[in-house]
Amino acid sequence: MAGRRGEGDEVVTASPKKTAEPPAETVADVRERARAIPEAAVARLAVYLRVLSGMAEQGVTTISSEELAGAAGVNSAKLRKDLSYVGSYGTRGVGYDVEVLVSHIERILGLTRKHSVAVVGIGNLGHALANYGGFPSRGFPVAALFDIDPDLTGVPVGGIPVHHIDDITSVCAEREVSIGVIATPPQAAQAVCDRLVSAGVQCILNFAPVVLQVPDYVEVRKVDLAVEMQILSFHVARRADEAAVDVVNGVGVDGVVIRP
Amino acid sequence: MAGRRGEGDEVVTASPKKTAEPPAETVADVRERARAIPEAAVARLAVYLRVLSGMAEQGVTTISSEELAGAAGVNSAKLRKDLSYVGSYGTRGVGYDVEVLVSHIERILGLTRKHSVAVVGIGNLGHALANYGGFPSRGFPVAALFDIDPDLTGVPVGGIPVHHIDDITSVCAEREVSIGVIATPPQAAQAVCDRLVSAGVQCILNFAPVVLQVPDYVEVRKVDLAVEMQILSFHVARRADEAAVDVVNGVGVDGVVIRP
DNA sequence: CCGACTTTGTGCATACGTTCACAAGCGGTA
DNA sequence: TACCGCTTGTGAACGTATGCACAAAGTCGG
Repeated sequence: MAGRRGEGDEVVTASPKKTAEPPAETVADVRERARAIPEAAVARLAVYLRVLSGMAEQGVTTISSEELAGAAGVNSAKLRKDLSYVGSYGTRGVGYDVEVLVSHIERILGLTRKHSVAVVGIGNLGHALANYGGFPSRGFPVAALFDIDPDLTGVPVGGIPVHHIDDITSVCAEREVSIGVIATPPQAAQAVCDRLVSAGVQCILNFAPVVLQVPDYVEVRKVDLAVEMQILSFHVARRADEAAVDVVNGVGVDGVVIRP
Repeated sequence: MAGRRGEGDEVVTASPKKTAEPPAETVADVRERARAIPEAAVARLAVYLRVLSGMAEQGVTTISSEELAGAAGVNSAKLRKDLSYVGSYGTRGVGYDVEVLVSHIERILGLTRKHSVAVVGIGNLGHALANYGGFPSRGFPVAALFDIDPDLTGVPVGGIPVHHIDDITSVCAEREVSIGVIATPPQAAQAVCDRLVSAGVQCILNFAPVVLQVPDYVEVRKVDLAVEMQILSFHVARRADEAAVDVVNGVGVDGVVIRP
């Protein structure tokens, strides 16, 4: 991983010598590069993509790393490094062509394909997700909804029919679901997850406050509101402690314990 | 940051020599330790806390790092290191006392205080958040709801009255709101954020798909569904590419370009 | 056509986080 | 009391991510 300058490697690409002019991008190159992108960079790429889309809508055609970095809230060197994972599509002295960059990031993120989504658990959150317009418009059509409550099945939510969870395997297969969203109560989450996995879903977005156990080949992302709140709480407390120490430093301390 | 063994430092603690027996934890110690906890570890501590609470409810009184790590989905060395940031509250040869650990983690995360929450934007997501029971029960009472739509103000949601966003400063001050949740459309998010900040809120949880610009002293966490989906999409694509390369390796390739 | 200026792409140094491996410490047992 | 086995707590090695700083590479004006 340390050294991958474009030189002595690329051994695999043997065969005839017809394309001998520029580097010429092979599918192996793309694969190799995609493998090497750090997860943190992937998350940022998604952010850049959104910023760039906004720029494009406003008629901006070219943008420098400095500008884009500012809009995305990161340092420009990091941004350039992130973009270099995607490939070298900038023009020195000028910047990046917005459209070009958008299409290359979309390609790397796999957004050239549609990814059908299934949402399991039609409670408050499930409703919100089903009605959320941001998914379909960005290439993630919600293809199916599931719940365990028979009273809910059949009645469409946000225009999408609700199936009983027992039908998850057949419906997921039929609709080619590639991403499963778990919006159930915590008690049900692991069971739902197991069903999704056995239905062939390999990517899961989990809103339930539990740690899901899955096989290695399944990718899980979790969105945990309680954890987010507690992280914020930690920062509130840290600030308060700092303030307390500041105050106290002007007064003199010693064995003062913990917290009143 | 490298060396902070419990030995030659701790210079500040001068004054009388009354508590001269054990190390005796000073408020400065706690502050210092809290400062040193990596963000990633804080997030995991919140997860451990939830697992431990579950354990406690099931009557478990003692747990080893191995067991807890398994339940939390991390490696046990990492778990022990994370817990060591909190302090040394385990017993060698035995494990950790669940109750003790819970209370210490709660203290570090600042959960001994209530943190009032304000939710801005009463759309699908705002409704879901207002009705979500997980917040109040974990020490994060939703103290206020805000929206810009006059038709919504006054009508309670989930038992909580909705205020007009123009009243945000006074209401936040009165209710001592310490955490603001932004659940508005993206166009409104920055303006809402600015208002929250000028109302004195220093911690923000942002659900809107925009990069918020805030002063340094404000802590922002973002929950971005589109980004999460795109990260998953990336993994789908990566898998597909790997499969493609595998297939193709059995056939022989060269200058094959990008993607059909 | 050339030289000055701008901005990218990246080698290198640093900081951070993770993992390993083991000594220190504790409870149980004889 | 002395030993033994188990589990913690942590130094040290490793790997990954971040940020700096600059050469390379392009544009633009003259």
